[in-house]
Amino acid sequence: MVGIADVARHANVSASTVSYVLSGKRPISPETQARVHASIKALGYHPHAGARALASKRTNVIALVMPLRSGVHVPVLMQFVTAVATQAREYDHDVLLLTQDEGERGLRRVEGSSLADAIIVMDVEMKDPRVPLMRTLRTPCVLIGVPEDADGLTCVDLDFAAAGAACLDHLADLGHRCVGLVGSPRAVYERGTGFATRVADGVARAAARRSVATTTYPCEPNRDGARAAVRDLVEAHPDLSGLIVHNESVVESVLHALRDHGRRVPQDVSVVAICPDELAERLDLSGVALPAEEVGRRAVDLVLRPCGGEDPGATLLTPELTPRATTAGR
Amino acid sequence: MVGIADVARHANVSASTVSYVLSGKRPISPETQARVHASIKALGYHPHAGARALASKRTNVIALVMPLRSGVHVPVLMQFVTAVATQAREYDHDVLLLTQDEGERGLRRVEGSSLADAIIVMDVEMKDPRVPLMRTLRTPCVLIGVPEDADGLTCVDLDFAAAGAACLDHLADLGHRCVGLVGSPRAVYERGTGFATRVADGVARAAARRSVATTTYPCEPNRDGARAAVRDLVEAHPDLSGLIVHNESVVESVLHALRDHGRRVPQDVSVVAICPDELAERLDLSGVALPAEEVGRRAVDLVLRPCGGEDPGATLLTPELTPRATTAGR
DNA sequence: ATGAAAGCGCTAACAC
DNA sequence: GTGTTAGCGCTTTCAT
Repeated sequence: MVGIADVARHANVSASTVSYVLSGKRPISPETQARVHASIKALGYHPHAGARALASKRTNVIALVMPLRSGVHVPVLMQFVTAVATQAREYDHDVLLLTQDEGERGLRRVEGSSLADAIIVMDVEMKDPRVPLMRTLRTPCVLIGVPEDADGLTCVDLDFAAAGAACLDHLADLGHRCVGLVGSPRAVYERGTGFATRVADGVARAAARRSVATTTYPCEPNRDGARAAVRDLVEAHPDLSGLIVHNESVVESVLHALRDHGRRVPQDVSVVAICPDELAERLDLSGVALPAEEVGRRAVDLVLRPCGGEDPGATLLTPELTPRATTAGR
Repeated sequence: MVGIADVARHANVSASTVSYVLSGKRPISPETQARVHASIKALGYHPHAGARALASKRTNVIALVMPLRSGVHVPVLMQFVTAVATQAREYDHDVLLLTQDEGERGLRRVEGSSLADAIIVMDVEMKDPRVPLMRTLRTPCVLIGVPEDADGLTCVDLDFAAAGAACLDHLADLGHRCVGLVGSPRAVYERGTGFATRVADGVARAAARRSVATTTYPCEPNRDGARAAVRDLVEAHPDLSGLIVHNESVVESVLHALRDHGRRVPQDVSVVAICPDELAERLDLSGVALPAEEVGRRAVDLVLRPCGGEDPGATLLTPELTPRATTAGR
């Protein structure tokens, strides 16, 4: 194995100089730098990660806690993961993947064994049992998702309330006065999953502001759920002309169900969705995308950036609504 | 920070004894063991991963190289990843996630910096540029997928040839004599992706054995591709009564296209697919599943198990065909 | 601008 | 069955 001493000898400098060339923590003459770099390349030197971690108390690793059986759409999850992994490399860090099933033990292990310099926890729920622990960790933490009490914690997520409001505003701008929200399964609301209730709140508040009538309809993630939702909403509200769908599993079925009820989209009913890009594009759907890449990148930035004592609190990304073929004025 | 010396003092033993209690590498009296374990718990001791790696030359980490823009269905990819992460914990290992875009540099980095004890590379193609490098690595490697020349490499995958054969045999058993294979996009064959050509070979060989006529039809991953495939196959082979679909993006469209051509499934045409479980179940499709969990678990076992000098070569998992609603006798 | 040397916290000989 | 001790390969004072 080629070590720092070998490089030092080869470049005719001391080991510390090699180290400083690598870390940039003190000025080194250009000539020396060049020689050291040449030797590093010539010998194919890579610093030993363990030794470095031991001496410097930094691992150059970010731990990422991934949900196992997620309520989140799997491709979106994957986008988070790859965005985090990719962005981590920009900071010369690697990603250690933990699974949610280790729960708080996993977090303790990371901190206790000095496995990582920072932790990113995905899919944090409103009353997440890991939140109290995260608050006490010395290791910097950022949460993807916003718990009920986010005090003292750094969080990133799409601003779901604003996303709901954006959808409603879009429909209101188009002249719709009676709008339905096809939401997540009832269990998701009861579990207190943040994004579901926040979207509903955002829609409700915007509706009040714009004097639009709204109904929220929890919807099971299958065709029958979608059919029931459309049937009940259409029957109960004959003047319903707008639909916000926040449930990626049923958007397609909702569109079919509307047609089955003789409602053309967008002539009779406009539909906006809050769902992954790919889905919206495939169905040519107006809607707000889940900016998974952006969230992942921001999470890494937040957790690694030497933020100057500032408590960044919750970073809520502004939703972007893209109008496509499923919305029209009336 | 609580270190091994603190535990030793607390338990009235030497540091090495604590170390040996943890590693089990030498016999320790039950009383001492108990005392040490008690102290560990009392002090909340976790060994420092870097220090351990430095002293022992083992990191307790597996590197997993994940494809970014994979030809593989994303949920399946995710199943691999979680299976690997979960199984790794069984061996008290963690998973370091690398992305394919680092290519060979990533592998060199893992080895050079002693980041991991073993490497698992997903989605290896027939002529994968990383294969030669992997062959020279000192770090144990296992590939998910089987390259053209797998000599000296440990691989795991579904036995795609056998999967193709199983599909054909199933149809032959049901009395079908003329069968079409709706395959991957032409580009996938040309790129030399292993599973695509292996399925085609497996089907062809089984067909020869069973005296069944077959045609392979490369198919673009969209509705039009599926329509073209069905149209051409049905027109060219009026007596076609079985279809093998190995292209998860089009299974659904193929079923629709068959109905559009007046062919009922399974009364007129039987359909078997090689695709992810969830899809097959959702469509109540007869077919062979991609055993992602099993493959991930096996990969970890292979790479971590102290295999006694034996070169395990390629581990090809036996396909399991589940008959469902889309196949019938004629 | 550079070197020398003292650890970082642990493991694994080598002792007994 | 247990203790002593010499590193593992690097970073970072402290010198100059």
